[in-house]
Amino acid sequence: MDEFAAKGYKNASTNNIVKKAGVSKGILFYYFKNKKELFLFLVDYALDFIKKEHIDHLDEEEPDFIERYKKAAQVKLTAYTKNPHVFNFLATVYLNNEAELDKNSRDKLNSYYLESRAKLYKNIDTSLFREDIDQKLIYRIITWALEGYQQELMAGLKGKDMTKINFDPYWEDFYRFLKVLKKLNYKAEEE
Amino acid sequence: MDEFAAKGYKNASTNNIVKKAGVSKGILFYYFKNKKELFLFLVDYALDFIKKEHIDHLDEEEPDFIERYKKAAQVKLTAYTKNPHVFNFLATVYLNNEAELDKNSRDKLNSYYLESRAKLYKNIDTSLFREDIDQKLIYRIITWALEGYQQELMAGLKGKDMTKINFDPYWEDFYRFLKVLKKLNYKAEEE
Amino acid sequence: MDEFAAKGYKNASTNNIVKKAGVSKGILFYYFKNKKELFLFLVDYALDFIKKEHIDHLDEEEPDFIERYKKAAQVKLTAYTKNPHVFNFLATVYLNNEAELDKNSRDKLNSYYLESRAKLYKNIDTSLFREDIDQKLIYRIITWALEGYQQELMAGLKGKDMTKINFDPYWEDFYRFLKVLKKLNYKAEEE
Amino acid sequence: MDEFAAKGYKNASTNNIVKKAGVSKGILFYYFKNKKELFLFLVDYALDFIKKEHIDHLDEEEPDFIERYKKAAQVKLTAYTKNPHVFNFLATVYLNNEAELDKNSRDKLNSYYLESRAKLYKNIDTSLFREDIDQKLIYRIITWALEGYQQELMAGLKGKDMTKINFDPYWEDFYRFLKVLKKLNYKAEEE
DNA sequence: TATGAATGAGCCTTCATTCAT
DNA sequence: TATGAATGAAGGCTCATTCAT
Repeated sequence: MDEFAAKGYKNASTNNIVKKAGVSKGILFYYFKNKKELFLFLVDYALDFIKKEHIDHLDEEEPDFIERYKKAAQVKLTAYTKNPHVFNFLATVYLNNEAELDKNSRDKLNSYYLESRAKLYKNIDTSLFREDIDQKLIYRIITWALEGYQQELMAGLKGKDMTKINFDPYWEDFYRFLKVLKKLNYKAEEE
Repeated sequence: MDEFAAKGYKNASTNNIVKKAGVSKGILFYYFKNKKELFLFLVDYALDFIKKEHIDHLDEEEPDFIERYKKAAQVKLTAYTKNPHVFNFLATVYLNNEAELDKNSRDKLNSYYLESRAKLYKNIDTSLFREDIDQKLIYRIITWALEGYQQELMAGLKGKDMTKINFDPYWEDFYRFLKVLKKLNYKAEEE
Repeated sequence: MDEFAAKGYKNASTNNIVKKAGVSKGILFYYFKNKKELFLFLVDYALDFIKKEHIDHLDEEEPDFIERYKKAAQVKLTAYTKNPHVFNFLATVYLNNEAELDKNSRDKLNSYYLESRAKLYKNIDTSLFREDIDQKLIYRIITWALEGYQQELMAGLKGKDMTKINFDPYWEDFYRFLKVLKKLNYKAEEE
Repeated sequence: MDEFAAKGYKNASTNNIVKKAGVSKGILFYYFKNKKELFLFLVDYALDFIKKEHIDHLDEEEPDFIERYKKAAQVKLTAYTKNPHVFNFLATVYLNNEAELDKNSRDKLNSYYLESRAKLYKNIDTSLFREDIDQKLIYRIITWALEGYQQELMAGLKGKDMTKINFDPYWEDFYRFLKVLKKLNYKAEEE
């Protein structure tokens, strides 16, 4: 996953992969018919991991959108520390829109994406949102803010060993940020 | 730029490049020592284009942040229609985080990025922002919203011929969006 | 033998061999140091089979050349139906002139070839041949005709299951052919 | 052709081919898309050579079968000394029944084979053959004898430099052989 | 004896780069 | 300046052979 994430499908070198994995060239092609099959296996594996470790833990009951997102972020961090490669890998696969993805993987990727979206957006109590602005737009603005925050955070953490970080101050800052988001987008009584 | 944008540095084929350019293989390596030098030249060229056609036209006088961003968007579209390849090219270079970028290009890329940021953020009249929220955070939230909006728009336009589009309805929607941003993040009197 | 006969030495795959044989890869190389040794063993085995089942049954007493050949053909068919692979295998080994044959196998192959020739040609009553033609040449012409006939027959039978064929009509045609050969090459009184 | 003739399509090594040809690996694949295309080109080239240098020179007018064959043999030797590889190459391609032959080559191979057969067998004056034996069989026996003779000759010449041989004694022996064939298979008056 | 996972040399092919013209 | 044929290192993959169990 490391190699594919770093260089994309085509430029990933099986030579490097076996070197990093500490195995021989032969055994790679003993288990996987070719480079593509290895790649698709990894995509499948990564999707399964994310389903089990992330999507299945999302709380669909929470009616408050921002609260729900908060819990989702906590779940995600747990999964991330378990296997950070998986997220990096899938993100680059998705962003590069790798042409090698077959229908199967593409469908699975889409269905998981839709499922996680549904779990984040379904049955939200929109009566919490302020009423002077189109509600669809409020969703988008909150989401953009959350994603922007997330990206900025990730960029700052890049290259650090995630297993050795004390996340407490990060969480505190995040919670403060969520309060601001509520102040901006929720009804005043919410305060 | 087309070839590099479409396939990234390594997968770009010099064969395709000379074919598209209608020149011989020999002449490519007569003018450019190697593929990397060609790539770096193009990055340099693209950055110069963006400087001249975009950054230099940004209005630093406008004190209202959102108004300034609005003008910047108009300037950007003008540059984009002049040479869309440049933007595509630089965007993929930046997103793929191409390893071939040398210190020079990276510095120039950064300095232009900083310059355009400065022109967007310097001397903003922050007294327009609502006062119950940290001003730095307001900046970020507005920026994230603007970028999220932009990305969504780009994704929707992907594959279309930009020269044949009537942008008027897009602008109208954008202006409505900017008004909402103001309502959320500016002082109430602003309305 | 099947695999070697079908694809020649080099293209024969040890993977296929163990699969067809229903044994593991390890055990093949436990009993045979390498592919070549297996091949040479099979050549040796096949030669022994042909010695015991064919050459040793040739009738050296029959003085009439064509009659002797006729009996030899009957003996050959018997051996062939016992193990057709052996003949296919040796034939392709011989025709492909496999470079892997070592001196041993080559000598054995030659000595068996010479032995069977001797048993076919020794102590023939050449007084039966017509006298207006060189006797050595008569031998050769008869042999070429017999071999040509044989090859044509084999080509026609290719792909058919030899165990399910009724050979009677084939034998009848063959006997008619032998009579013609005699008419052409033997003294007139022979008729 | 040398390499393909010696080892068959699959075992022929492009490494050896470029080594023997004294060119680089790259240039082989610059002119031929892949190994198969090189092979098919050679087949095509060889067939064209044989058409121009052999088939087109066959004399269809000669009514006497053996005389016609005699002339054909002379034509063949001329072509053979011009380029012996071609015959070796095509012979192994045909005998190994190379699976890589595409429909085109296979059709061409067949049509040339049929054409040369036609030129040898059409409009033969069969009234020259003896009448006490089936005429179809006479054809076959004569052909088998001619082919047997040819093979024996080739086997004896193997490895020798064909360009330095004085063929006169070989031709004399061949002509004697043809006379014998006539004595055996033609009407007595023929003498 | 028997297994099958593991190895690495060698295969065909691609492609940035060089060079004779 | 300009061409495109020629080069060779590196890529993905195969397969006889080895080795731990």
